[in-house]
Amino acid sequence: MDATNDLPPPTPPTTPPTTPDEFRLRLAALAPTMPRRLRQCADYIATNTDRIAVSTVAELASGADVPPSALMRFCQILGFAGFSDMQRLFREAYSPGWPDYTTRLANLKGNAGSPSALMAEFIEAGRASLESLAKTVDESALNHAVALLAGAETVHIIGLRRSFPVACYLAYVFENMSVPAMLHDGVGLLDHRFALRPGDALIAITFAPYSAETLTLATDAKARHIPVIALTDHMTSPIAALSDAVLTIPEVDFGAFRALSATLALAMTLAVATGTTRG
Amino acid sequence: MDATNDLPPPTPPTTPPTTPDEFRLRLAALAPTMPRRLRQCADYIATNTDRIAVSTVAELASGADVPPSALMRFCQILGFAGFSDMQRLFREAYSPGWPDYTTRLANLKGNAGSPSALMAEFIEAGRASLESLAKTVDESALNHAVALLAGAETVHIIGLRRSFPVACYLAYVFENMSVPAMLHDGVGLLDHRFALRPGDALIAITFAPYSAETLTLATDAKARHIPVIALTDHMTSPIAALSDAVLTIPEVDFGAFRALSATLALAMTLAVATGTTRG
DNA sequence: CGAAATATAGAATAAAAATTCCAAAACCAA
DNA sequence: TTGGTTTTGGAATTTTTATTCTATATTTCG
Repeated sequence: MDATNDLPPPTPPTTPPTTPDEFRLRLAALAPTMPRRLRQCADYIATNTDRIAVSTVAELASGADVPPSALMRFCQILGFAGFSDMQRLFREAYSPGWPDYTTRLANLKGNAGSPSALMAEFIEAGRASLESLAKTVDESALNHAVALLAGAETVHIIGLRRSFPVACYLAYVFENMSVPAMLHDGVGLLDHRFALRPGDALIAITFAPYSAETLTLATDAKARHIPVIALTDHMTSPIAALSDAVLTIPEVDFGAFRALSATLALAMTLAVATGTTRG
Repeated sequence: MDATNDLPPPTPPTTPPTTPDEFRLRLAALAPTMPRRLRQCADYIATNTDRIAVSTVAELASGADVPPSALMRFCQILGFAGFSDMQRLFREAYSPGWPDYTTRLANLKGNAGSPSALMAEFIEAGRASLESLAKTVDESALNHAVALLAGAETVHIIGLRRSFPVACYLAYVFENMSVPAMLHDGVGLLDHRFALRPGDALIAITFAPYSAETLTLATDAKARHIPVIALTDHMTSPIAALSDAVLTIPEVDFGAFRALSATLALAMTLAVATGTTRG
């Protein structure tokens, strides 16, 4: 109760690490000076850093064979307010870019109105979509899709409304790589379903709200055992059930409009990879 | 309280999925039959499956824009006892695979020659293009272009070959914003030059090698004092001399193919800014 | 060895999260 | 429209989880 007890409590005056890397550094620096139980925590956490995001205090503590309160002290010594604070770091770091985009967009909204501000938002949305594509692409579906296309005689392409630009570009690239391709464009409300022949393949591009014509053509193809490759938004899209390879694209909406950057990048990959494989 | 109420409650008699793959399959199978709110959950979860392990009910629900109770019902319909039960599946399977975009991209490039390596290149090219657009855009030209378009009666759009997708998307966006627009698509080799009336404006999109039809229409427009907005690659492009506003786009090529991300971002900016200005 | 300082365990408490339940709304078939 | 059914939102409740506190144990060092 004397004067010295009025000083700030003996918690280390450090600020918490802000990245997993910083965390590891600090852990390495602090561990050697820790008393037994905390040392145990440090050792266990060092080899199981990746489970912090998905575990409770009790689980980690029992893994390290210490009581939960020891683990709490451990977190505080590292500079965090508590366990939850430490966990947040790893949960957020797990999928960076996701909360990022929303924040950045909110900042941009500030100087709304001017065309350049608008453009900044579209650029940001496009960039986020591309990043997200890199993170989430299903490599085996992609490989399978390319294999199907490479083996096809003629590649048919359908994509209407907002997907039409993508369909066009696919047709253009196939054309330039001398891959026989046919774009089903709906001109004159003619349909060309009978152009689909055994040995061909169909690329169907559709996003919610899914266009009936695209689904119809895909259904038709499926019934006739012609492989269908789908470019769509979710695994739950109605086209997914009709397709032999489903490629989902995490395109970021901005307002009512989709950036298309990720969709085009994936479409070009399909086309160029197919062209190359065919030689 | 009569006998019929003694039957098992209406929860689906399914057993829960035991692997993430099973989960995805069941989700795809069940989603199409779900009512609106549950469908929303399904879509959100389908594109954010990887966040289940590290999120709370409240976080996911707000991401999907549904109340937490809807998400609970969703879990139960999938066969889980509740959210925690579903989360357990993903926590056990959790491994922080490729946490960040850069690492993941490097990894995709790793197996050279594969479709994923190719995709990584396209993503990189797209990102670079967008960044470069943000840095080099000519704000005053952009504002001028928007002003011209906002003042026009009908907006005409021409862009052929590789620029055709951009032209299409512009037409689509204008359409959706109720801006009278006409796409000159060259179908049937018909040209519609006489559709250009005084008071209209023309957006011409062309990159080297510049397509003759686009230049012809622009020349025509200029002769008749109809404002021309050009989207092109350099200030030295032949279209520049014919135009009232020139927007150059620093699109990064990868191999023979252009990413289009930057072009589309700029095109959307034009369209949405115009639509907004017109109100 | 013994006093002071430090560390520890676990019970007690607070906070946060999941889950249930039901009245109101929306939908649908007649 | 009306009556019956399904779906929904959100407040109330329960359960789980994090966090604090303190008596006790351990270490440190003069």
